[in-house]
Amino acid sequence: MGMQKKQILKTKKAIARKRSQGTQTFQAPKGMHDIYEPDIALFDDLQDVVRDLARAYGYQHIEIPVLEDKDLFVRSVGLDTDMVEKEMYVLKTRGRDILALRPEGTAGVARAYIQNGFMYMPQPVKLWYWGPMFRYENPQAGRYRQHIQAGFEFLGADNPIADAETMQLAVRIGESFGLKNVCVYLNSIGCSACRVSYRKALKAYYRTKSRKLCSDCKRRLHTNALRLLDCKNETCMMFRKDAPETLGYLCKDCSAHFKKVLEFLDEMKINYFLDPYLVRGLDYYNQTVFELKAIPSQQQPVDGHEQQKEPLSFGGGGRYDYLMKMLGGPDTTAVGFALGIDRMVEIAKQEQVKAKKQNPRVYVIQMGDIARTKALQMLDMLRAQGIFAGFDLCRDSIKAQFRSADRLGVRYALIIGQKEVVDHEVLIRDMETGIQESIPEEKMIEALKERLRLARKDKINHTFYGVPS
RNA sequence: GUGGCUGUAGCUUAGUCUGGUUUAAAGCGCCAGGUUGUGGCCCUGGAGAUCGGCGGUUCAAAUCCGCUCAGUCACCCCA
Repeated sequence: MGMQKKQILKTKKAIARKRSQGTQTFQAPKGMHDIYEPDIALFDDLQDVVRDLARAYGYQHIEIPVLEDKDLFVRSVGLDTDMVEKEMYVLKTRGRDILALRPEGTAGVARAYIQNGFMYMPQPVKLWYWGPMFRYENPQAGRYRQHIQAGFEFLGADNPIADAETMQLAVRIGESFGLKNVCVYLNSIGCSACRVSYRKALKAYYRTKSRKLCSDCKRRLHTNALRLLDCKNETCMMFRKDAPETLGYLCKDCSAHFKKVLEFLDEMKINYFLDPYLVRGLDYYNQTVFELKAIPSQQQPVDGHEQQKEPLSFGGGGRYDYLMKMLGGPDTTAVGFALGIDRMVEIAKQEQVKAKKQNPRVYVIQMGDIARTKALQMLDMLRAQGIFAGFDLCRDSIKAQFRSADRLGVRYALIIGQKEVVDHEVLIRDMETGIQESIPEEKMIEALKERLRLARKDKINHTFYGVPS
């Protein structure tokens, strides 16, 4: 009977499944991923650039916890920002602390500044960090639940040149990494006083249009008026053209500060664009706010008035003179920014930026057990001499070892077998010409260094004075 | 959180509409052999896939249906 057969079949299936239960497979959580070769090479390069330039600009490295008190972010970033309202990973510990995975780095650095008494150090204090940030949101191009940010905080400086210096650093990092057409989009949102009058004007303007606004914007008009400027709805964007600009509502001090910033930027020949509608999402910002973009090759940069498929910004920041006080610390002015490392790598890939690959220049090939032991010693010697050598001591087949050497593109292979061990010699093979030479063991380093020097000179000549084809 | 599209070896894909000659195919990559002390080219062979997962329909499911997970794009927002 069919039913019986079916039952048997199903039982069999169930058994087979049960057997394989032990080998359950896992995948990385949504929006989180592994980074490995070849991409990791670009991350490493960028980290080198960040570390070097941070030092050159006088920043000190700081490592801060990935978890912080949830309220630290609520107080600093703002209760009704999306970042804390719906994108935070919050967890309770056994001791009923409520912690959050950091969605950004500035709050933690500010906390560290206060907790560790950095205000008693010579001011200003410049700190940089690098590490993962977490936001519970839907993944999309250039946005992940776990992503790496590098941040720079310039604490205890109110001079407008600090703003300019900060932007210069940001641009230089982008350029040094290999990004093309790096530019700064900036604006000033003023101090708390300016913002009150601006918001009033903005609300007044939009209230006259409120019937034609999209439903989201109708709500924003009451909840977060500044966000009206970000709407992508067509009619809303039309209204934006004539909307009041923040710059028109700056008080005397803020206006003077911003003017100075622009002057410094001009002086430093920083490529910048004023974006009158740039208002950043985090509550702690005041006065100068900016974002960093790399304009794709043929596309021309435009200011905030014109609509165009804007590239994602790979960094953003600004002044946050109120934050320290908001967190219970001393009144401390500050500027800073964060870089979206994953986004920068993404752009670099699109722009065909090549990682600085570090391949070995020689390869040690061994055959037989005695030679294997000898090779282990030789490799130790080569490393002590700073010669980067490839090898695979686990392999018996010389053919396979030569293949690996070839794949790595090494110029020289050091070959050692039974005969060489006995005669205290090594074979040096030029992988390009195929010429092999027997060298006494004690002369190996010297012979190798000489060859590598010549090979390098060869290469340099080729690149700089090579015959044009 | 909402909606569109996608999911087949490590990678890129064919097969899915029209269920059964599919014991799921190819290229790249990987491993081994051809050359037992020598790489690239060539030739031969091998390993590698619970056809994202679970359930349903059917005599029969990679193929049809439901749910789910993940990826991707858009909204929201941001680095």
